[in-house]
Parts: sequence; C-alpha cells; structure tokens
Amino acid sequence: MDKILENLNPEQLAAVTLPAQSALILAGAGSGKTRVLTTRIAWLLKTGQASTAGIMAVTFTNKAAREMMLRLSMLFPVNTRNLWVGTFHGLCNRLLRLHYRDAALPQSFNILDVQDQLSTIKRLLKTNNVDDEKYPPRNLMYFINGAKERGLRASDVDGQDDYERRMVELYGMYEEQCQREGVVDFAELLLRSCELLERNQTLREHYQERFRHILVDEFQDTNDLQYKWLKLLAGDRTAVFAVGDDDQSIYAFRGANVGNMLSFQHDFQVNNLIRLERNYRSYGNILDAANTLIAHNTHRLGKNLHTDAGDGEPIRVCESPSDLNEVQWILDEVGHLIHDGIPRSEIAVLYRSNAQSRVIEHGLFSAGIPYRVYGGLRFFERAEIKHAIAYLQLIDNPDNNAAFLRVVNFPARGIGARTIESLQEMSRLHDVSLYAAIPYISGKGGTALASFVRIIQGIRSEVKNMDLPALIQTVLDKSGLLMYYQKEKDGTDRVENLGQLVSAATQFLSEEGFLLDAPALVVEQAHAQQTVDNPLLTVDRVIEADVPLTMIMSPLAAFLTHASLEAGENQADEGQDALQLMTVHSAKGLEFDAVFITGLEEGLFPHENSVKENGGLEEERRLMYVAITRARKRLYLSYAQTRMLHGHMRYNISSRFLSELPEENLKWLAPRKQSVYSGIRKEPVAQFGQPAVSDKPFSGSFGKSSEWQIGQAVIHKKFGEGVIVSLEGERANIRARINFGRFGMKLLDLGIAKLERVS
DNA sequence: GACTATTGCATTTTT
DNA sequence: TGCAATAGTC
Repeated sequence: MDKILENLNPEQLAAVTLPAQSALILAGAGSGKTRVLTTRIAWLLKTGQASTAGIMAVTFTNKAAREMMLRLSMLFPVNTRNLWVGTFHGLCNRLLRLHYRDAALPQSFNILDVQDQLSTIKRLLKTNNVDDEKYPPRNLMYFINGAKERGLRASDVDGQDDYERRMVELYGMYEEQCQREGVVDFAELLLRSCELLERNQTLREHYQERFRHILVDEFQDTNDLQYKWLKLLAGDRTAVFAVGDDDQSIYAFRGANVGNMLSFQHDFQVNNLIRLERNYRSYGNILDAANTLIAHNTHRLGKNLHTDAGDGEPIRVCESPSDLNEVQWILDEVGHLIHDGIPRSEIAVLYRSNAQSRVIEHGLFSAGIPYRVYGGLRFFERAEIKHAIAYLQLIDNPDNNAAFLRVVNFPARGIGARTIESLQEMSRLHDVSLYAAIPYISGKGGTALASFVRIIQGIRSEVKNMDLPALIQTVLDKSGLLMYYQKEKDGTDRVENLGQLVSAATQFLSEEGFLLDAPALVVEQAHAQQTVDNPLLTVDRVIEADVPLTMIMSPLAAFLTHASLEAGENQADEGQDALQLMTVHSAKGLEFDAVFITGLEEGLFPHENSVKENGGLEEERRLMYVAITRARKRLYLSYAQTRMLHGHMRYNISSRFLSELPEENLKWLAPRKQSVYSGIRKEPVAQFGQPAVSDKPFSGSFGKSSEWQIGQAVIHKKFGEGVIVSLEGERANIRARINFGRFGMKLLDLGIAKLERVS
C-alpha cells in the first residue's frame, strides 16, 4: 500500500481514497480530521487524479490553512504556488484581485475589518444626519452583514416597517459609500465573489473546469453565503469533500448554518457519508461523558466517539461555595497536576464568558502561576498599528476616506472638525474623495491640509524604489507616528509594536515567497489586455506564468490584505510555560492534557441569553461538548454557588449539563468549606447558607427571626432545585425570589409554597 | 485639542 | 464591578 496511506484506520482510509464524487465526512472531535484532509489532497496528487492547480481547500482560519499546507508538504512535495489553499475570505480576495475589473472594484481596493466597518457606518450616519440613538451603528452593521450573509443587496431586502425600510435605505447608502471609497468589508468579499461568478459565465465555467476537487474544513460552520459560493464554484462536475462535525457547531450566532450539512447531501448528491468516530485524543471516561451529554440534543446526524485508550481518570467535579473558592480549588488541582509532571501549557482553564477570567487571573497572579489569556487585542487591531496601516492604505489608495480620516490629524497637525466639515462639503460637491477635495479648501485649514498632502506625496516619491520594510519604516518616520509615540510617556510598548510592524513585513515577504523582480510586468500586461469580453486572459496568463497572488498586487497591497485578513496572534506573549486561559469558543480545535471547565451554573453555562433563543440550548450543549472533548487525560468540572458578576452577587444552581453526565464517570469532590485565600474582596465572602453582608434584603426587619436565608438551596415540587436570591415582606407573608434555573426566577410566598431545604 | 467626568453596558466572535 | 465611549470643560 502507498506510504502516505499507512496507519490510517479503515474509515480514514475509505475517506481518503473515495472516488471523485462529493462526500460528507462526519469527523468527530479528535478523530484525525486534518490528517484525512491533507492525506486526501496528497493522495489525489500522487495518484495523478488531480494537479495542484485543480485543487482548492477552504478553511475558516488562517491557522488551519497554514496547518494544512504544512502537513501537506510533509506528506508530499508540492508546489504551493498555484494550490488554492486558504480561508473563504482569503480565496475570495484572490478572486477579486484577479478579476477586479469584472467585479467593478479598483485595483487597490482595501479591506475593512470590523472596527473599520463600524467607523465607516458611524461616519455615514453622521454625514447624513441620522440619529444614531434611533439607528445604533452596531445594529445597522449587524443588519447589513446579516443581509449580505444571506446574499442580499439593499435592493433585494424588503423592509417590513418604516424603521426597517430606513435601515435598508442606509444599507444602500453604505454600499454606495464603500464603492466610492474603494473598500470592501468581510461579507462583501464573499458576496462580491458570488455575484462575479453568477454573472460571468465564462469565468464561472473556467473555475468549475479548473477545480476538480474542493475540500472544505469545518463545514458545519459555513453560512448561507459561503455555501452558495461553494455551489457556484463547484458546478456539476467538481467533487466537494466536506469535512465537519454537526456536534461542534457553535457559531450559529454568527450566521453559521448547520443545516448546510443536510442541504449539502441533497444538493451535491452525496452517496458517501463516512463517520470518523474513533477518537485518538481522550480517555474513555471523557468520551463517555461527551457522548452522553450530546445525546440530549435532537436533530443530530448521529455519531458516537470511542477509544481503545481505556477509561483513564474519572472526571472530577467540584462544587464550591463561591467563585473565589472555585479559583482556590483550581489552584490546588493545578498544583497536583504540575507535581504529576504535566506542563503548565498543557493545562487549560475554560469559561463561558470573558468576564469570568478576572477572578481566575487574580488567583493565578497571587499564587505566582504564569498564565496566558487568549482573546485580547490582536496585533493588527492595536491603535498604533491601525494608524500606521491607515497611512499605508492612503499611500496605496488615496480614495480610502476611512484611512484618510483616521490619520489626517494624527499626530495632531491643526486640522480640526471645521476643516474636515468643509472638506466633506467639497468632496460631495465635486464628487471626489476627501483627499482629492483638498485643493478646493483655502484659508488656514487649506494650509494645514496642504502640508498633510506634502507628507503623503513626500512619502510616495521617496518610497518608489524601496522594498516593503523600508517603505514602512519611511512611513513611520515621515508621518510623525514614531516620534509621537516616542514622546508619549507610556508609549514604549507602542513604539515597540511599530517596530514589530516592520519585522512583520520582512517576515511576510519571506513567507509569501516574494520575488521582487519577478513577473509583475507580465501580469501588468495581462491586465492591460483584459477586457470584459475576455476576462480569462488574465487568469490564464497568471496561471500559466505560475504567478503567486502576491505577484498581481504590489507588495504593499499584498501586505495590507494580509493585515486585514489576518489580525495576528490572538494571545498574550508566547515563550514561557504558562497555563492557558480562554473561552470555550476559542478552545475549539485545541487540545490539552488537562482541562478545567469552570462556572457550570444555570444562567452562565448554559448562558441565560442563549436559553431564550431558538435552538440556543442545543448550541450551548454543543459548546459543552466541545469543551469536554478538548481534554486528553484529565477533566475537571466546577461550579460555584455564589458568584460576583457585574458588581452583584449571583446565586446560581448547578448547570443542567452536569446532571446530563453519567454518574459513573464522575468523582464528586468535597467542597472546600472556607476560603483560604483572601485579599480580593474587602467584604466578607458569602458562604453557603450565610448571606453576604452587602446584601440589603437580608438586613431587613425579618432577618434574625427568619428561618430562611439568602443563598439557601431549596427544592420545589414543580420547579425542582432552586436558590433563594432575595427575601422581602414581613413575618407571616415573607416572599422569596428564587432562582430555579431553567424555570427562571419565581417569587414565592414562603407561607404558601412548600419548599424543602437542601443542605 | 487634551483632559476629565459621567454614563451606560456587560455572551460567545474563525474573517 | 470595571470598561469604553461620550459629553463637557479648560
């Protein structure tokens, strides 16, 4: 048998060697999905069933795309040049750069990230005197993105009422503004590509002919627009190899549609559905728990993970009186794990929402345990980097008003709101960009603006023959950005980051295989000959010339694309061996020797907002499933009876997900009775059965005489388990507000309701 | 135009 | 509780 097929299990082998037809691979957590994907590509190439140019592989993250490339090149020597592996957005960008004319875009269109999009919308509302209280920019953004993700232009949306009709109108104005300024947002990359393929038969057929195999990773996370894009690219003849796991679909709130897995089987006439259920990651107890939990969901495609690894340790469950005690317990257990030789970087503490990390961080910090929190500001999202990028964008595309407004007066150069207003007036009047409207401004503002133009023009002429890192360095110097941050007292980090931008460019060039004196000219000529009638001229020339994408753009444009599509590392500095802290969402795709899932409380996990949403509970359960399946050897679950959240004490009952796990795989640990570590809170901590001093209702008149206390766990015949959150009223008619978790908050008269106390 | 006070807001977020 | 964004002041 072929060497690359060695050591595949029968299901993996079957998947890898499927005939050239569309197939759905249901790949469970830890079942070797990436291996199957990469081996499939290697197998197709090695057996001569496809050429590198004939394969496209789509992922959701740049990290996954890189990983795929890396593992592929280890399996099989490939020329990655004309292999289309990338994210949906990255590949769309590629299409649009190649066919910018047919897509009606300027050659150097810039890509808006979420921040840019929001400020673009804010600006739109402002210039059109729209009340941003009535139409919050954020809502409008969701509205626009939602429509785009369903494939709808403003002209396709029917507003149901006046309010919505106005939103549609604003959506239309936003479209026009972006078009004028030569910018596209993330959703636009997809939508524009779809429209390009839909309208242009020659182009569509060309790509359908070219890509005989399209492989899609994390298929359960595709939204409707991405699905449509795949359909357009695939046509009737392309074999789409979709790999996904419906049980790990946790991005419905962002438009992901698990239903695409069903549609896919139908629309692509899938005869081959292969389940990868053998798990190579976790021990039996962990898998049993995961299987049992997810079985509570309905409408699954169905799957059960199994392993040969044995049961392993039981899952440890801890009930703590408070969030502080929970942290203390984690600290204790982490100590044991480290003592057992597990590296800190192999221990993850997961939580449902970011707000929960604070207490954990504080505890780890006090205990002197190094940790790393995922999910902070990413490199390209930092203000100083965005400023530098804006200058670069302006060099690349002076019509980019968003970039212009960001830096026209940063560092401050005496261009105030009045000047900008008159500039906007002129821009409207003469139908040109803000930058192009500068000559129309006279007076003091005009002088200041003219000096800005001199800076930009100066940079432009100076950098003409420079390589990218030198270009960026020049921008940092000449824009005054570097000097600004050098003068600022807390600017050291920012200066350092700006320096890193230059290094990032150097790295980018080497990684992207830039050949600075390569056939850019060929491409330029091809573009010159490209016509609407013959859009393929460029494509063919580019493919034949074996030109990487970076060749059809200037190095600067390519770097800007990179900056927009890849926000950079999403974690604190690497290096030392540190505990990993992150939300369950960001843990997807990762694995650790030991995993703590914290805050397993009704209202937190499952989150109260999700429970109210249609299908929300099932998504929360999948989230829990993802969390559990991250663990290789040890799994720890915990919840706290009281938790400080948003400045208020919350009394929660344990998560229903805990009760959905099989008892035989769990080992309940005795709760720690007293908080050993102090210093976080000045006030005494609410202990079980004891009220927090800060809680007002308790200090009322009935306090001493009452047999009921805040925090008391109770059982109600109908509502089940609950916790007393507050008490009100006098003696005979005391009423209690009780949190019954899934039944919600109930106000019960304690004289009437029959409640049983739970210790 | 920079600094300060106030207000409102708090689920998750691959690009 | 803690922040981020905004309005208001010098």
